[in-house]
Formats: sequence, structure tokens, C-alpha cells
Amino acid sequence: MHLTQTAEYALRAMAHLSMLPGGQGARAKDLAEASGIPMAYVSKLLRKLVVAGLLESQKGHGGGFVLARPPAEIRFVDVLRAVDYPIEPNHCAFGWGECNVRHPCPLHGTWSQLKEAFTRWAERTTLADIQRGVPPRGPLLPTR
Amino acid sequence: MHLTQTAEYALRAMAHLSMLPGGQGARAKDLAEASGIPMAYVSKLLRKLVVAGLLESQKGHGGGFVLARPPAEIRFVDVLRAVDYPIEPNHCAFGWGECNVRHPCPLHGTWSQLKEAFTRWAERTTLADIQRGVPPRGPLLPTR
DNA sequence: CACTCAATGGACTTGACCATCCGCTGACGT
DNA sequence: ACGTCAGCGGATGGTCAAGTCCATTGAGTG
Repeated sequence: MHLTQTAEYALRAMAHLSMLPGGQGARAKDLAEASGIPMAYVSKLLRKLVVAGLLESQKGHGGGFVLARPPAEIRFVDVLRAVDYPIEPNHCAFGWGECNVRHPCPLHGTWSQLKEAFTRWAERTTLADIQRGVPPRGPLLPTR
Repeated sequence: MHLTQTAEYALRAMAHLSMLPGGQGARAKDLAEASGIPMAYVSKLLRKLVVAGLLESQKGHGGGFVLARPPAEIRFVDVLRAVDYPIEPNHCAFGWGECNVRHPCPLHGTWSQLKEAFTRWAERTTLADIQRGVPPRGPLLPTR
């Protein structure tokens, strides 16, 4: 299971921003150094987050990037969508065009189990959860 | 959340094989047509599964591929590893070299929640689960 | 106004993954 | 033996994400 490098970068950058005291902002260069993302690349990334309305940017002296909303209102799924991370809840791993509860492919059951776990995770987790550390929500999978 | 195309193909091919009645085998060509995977590509894939010991192959007339073990003994994680799908349980999304419960990065909590969901899914699900349809194991994520 | 800073945008390079092609090898049937 | 069938292996090409470079624009400072 993996996100794309870009998606991971996006979460990482947003995490760094959300951890700055007092809703502060930061320059792309600082974020790059702090997060280990190549400067030129994080720059493009941040732009996408601005376009998506998750960040606000300021040019020139004293410029940089700031969260556009409080951390609690920025879900991971918002960040992922902002960088075009593909979230296809209806994708069928078995290759069927039509695949749902009515017409389930052989993989449907176990596959949607995994997809839903991811979807819920992305929709429930916000930047505020990062600030708090581990959100105590219990195990993601049943303990058998 | 996504697997690579190759990983998905591998699961798909194995799923098809495990659904043949009476532990039958199939030719690469048949699997390709049935599963919608390009023939030349599934061929390479199946080879990897043979090398990994999950399949057995037979050349020439009447040849093809068969499961090397009963479906219940082939876990998804085995299939994924066979096609070199990267499973890095210790990978830190925040970019830290050292990241564990002792030295948790800000993302550690929520991130490992997701990783563990995937890992358990891959380790628990076997080809036998496919045959049975949906394994009733309850939700992957807590219901809030 | 002149200078510097930092985001913006475009063009470009690289490399991994996906996919195809073709000749070779081993197994079976006649 | 010979021919066919089907897996095996290497070489090759296409595509897209990942990463780099550079010129431009807008904003603040002296």
C-alpha cells in the first residue's frame, strides 16, 4: 500500500505547516529544508495546494505559505485531492467494468474492505490530529 | 490508496487460477483473455509467481500454470512480494530516518494506523477468501 | 526608484513501470 | 524423428510521475 511520492510530500508539507506555532506561515525554502522535499518540487506542490484553496500564498519579502483554514478543517482527503491523487472508490481490481454489491466480482469483498479502510482514514484524519499526535480511535482492522 | 498495476494484475491472475474447479490449471493465454491482462505481460508476471514458489508451470502441449499450494495457504502478501511490490512497514511518511513508537514523528500515529490496516489485510487475506466471496470480518476502521 | 526576496510558470531531463516483440527451450502427440 | 504447442528470456519502446532549471512576476525595503 502506498501513496505516490507527491501525495506523501503534500501531507508532509501540510503537517509541517500545521505544526508552526500560532498559525504562522513559512517559505517554500524552509519547508523544503525541514521536510526533506526538494525545493523546486515542493514549490510546485504548494502551488497546487494554494489552487485547491488549502493554502494562501504571499509573494516577495516576508512571503510564504499559510494554512487557509484551521487545521481541524483540513482533511487528508482534501490534501490528496489537491495534488490529484487518484481516489477511485469504484475501481474494480478484478477488471470488471461493472462491479458493486449487486454484481460483485470475486475480489469485491476483500478489496472494498481495504478501499473503505483507506477512504475512511483519509476522510476522518485532519491536520489537527497531527498536532495532537496519535488519534486514539482503536484498531483499523478487526483483531480476528 | 493503490497498488501498482502489476500488483493488481498478479492478484487478479491468482484469483482466476484459484477459481478454477478442482485445482485445475490454465494457460497464460487463457488467463490473459479471462482477466484482461495483456498476454505478453501476464506471461512475465506468472513467471515471477513461479519463481516465488506460488505457482508451478508446465511447458509445451497441455502445459500451463497451477497453484503450487492450496488457496488457503496463499496469502495476498505472498503474491505482492512475489511481484516485488514494496512493503515497507517502517517507512516514515514524515521523512524521518528513525521513526517508531519511541521516536514518533508527528504523522506516526495516524500513518501507522493506515499501514497496519493494509499489512493486516495483506497478511490475513488468502486466495481461499476469494472463493468464499466476502470474508465477514467486520469493519477495517472503527466506526468513530 | 532601485534592489532584493520569494512565489509563479514553462520547458526540460530522468527513471521506473508498463507493455510488446521475437527467438529459444522443453514437452507432448503423431 | 518431426511438428506443434506453450512457457522462458532478452531486448526494445512508450508513458507518466518525479525532479531540475531558469526566466518572470509581484511584493516589500532602503
